[in-house]
Amino acid sequence: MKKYDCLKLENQLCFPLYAASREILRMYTPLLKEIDLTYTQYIVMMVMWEKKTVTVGEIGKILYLDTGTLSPLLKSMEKKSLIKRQRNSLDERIVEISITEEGEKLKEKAASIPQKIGSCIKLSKDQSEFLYKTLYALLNAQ
Amino acid sequence: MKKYDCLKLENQLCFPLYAASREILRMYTPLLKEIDLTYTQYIVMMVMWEKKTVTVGEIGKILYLDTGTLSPLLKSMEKKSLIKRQRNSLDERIVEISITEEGEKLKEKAASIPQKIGSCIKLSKDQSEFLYKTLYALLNAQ
DNA sequence: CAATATTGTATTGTATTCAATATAATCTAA
DNA sequence: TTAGATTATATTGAATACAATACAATATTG
Repeated sequence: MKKYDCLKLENQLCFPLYAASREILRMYTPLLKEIDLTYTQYIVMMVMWEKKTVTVGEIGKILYLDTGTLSPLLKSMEKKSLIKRQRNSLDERIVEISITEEGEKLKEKAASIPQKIGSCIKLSKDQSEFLYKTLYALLNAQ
Repeated sequence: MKKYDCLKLENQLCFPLYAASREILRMYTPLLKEIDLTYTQYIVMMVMWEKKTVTVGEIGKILYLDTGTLSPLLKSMEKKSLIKRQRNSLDERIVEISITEEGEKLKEKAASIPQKIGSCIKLSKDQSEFLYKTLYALLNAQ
């Protein structure tokens, strides 16, 4: 291995991770546009569909997003009536996010998306499972 | 598997891909700041260190980036004297990007980065190799 | 209890990303 | 050869991301 080989694109692990992530986002965009969501809004909705009520900080931890991303995002989602924002009365620092009926209804429309994306991703079951595990190993190690 | 299980975050393959990619970017940021590069500029430099001269379109194909990203990026890199932009005289549509001496010199400073990043990523050699192959399988299938 | 530290969220600034559109140059086919 | 198609790059607009900073509320400590 020569001195600068480590700087070759083909020897990078991070680059295909970065590129694949963006390619997948590109796949989602037209599908999510049909239900007027962006990918970030979509994963926030996933959290909301499961949890019903959470704080901004909890969403951030679950999705690895900081408040600089979440604050304006949640405001725009409130404007679309998908969620409600409300200060916790016992601790005014905390903002509780809860799902609205309209937000709940969107779940029906979103239900077909995972399968559509799945059919675009040409990986075997083994590859997908290993990829899933390895990515979480990477995330959990941070 | 219940009707809406496919919409649970834990059943998504794309989410950990997206999150891991951003976590890795976050690792690079402080290291790259020392040599005044962003991650996108860094991978463009990797292309330049290898190819010396390429067209905008070729960079886009290699890095899976479109001209909306590359055009302003390359202009700012030219402003920093890392590259030169020049219209091809035989086909004026084409813009040739070539590396400058200053850009070449930056390679020396960047050489320590891959190892520093590598030491932050807690994956076994097997995991890394599989991850690499699977991500390229995903990318090449698109 | 008051000064200080910590916590939770918001704001600002910079830099992507990419879809959509525009534009100029080149190619191609009738 | 010339009108229309294609190609290569640029611009615009919308939506992230995140570092850095700010700020208000709460907790802690001497």
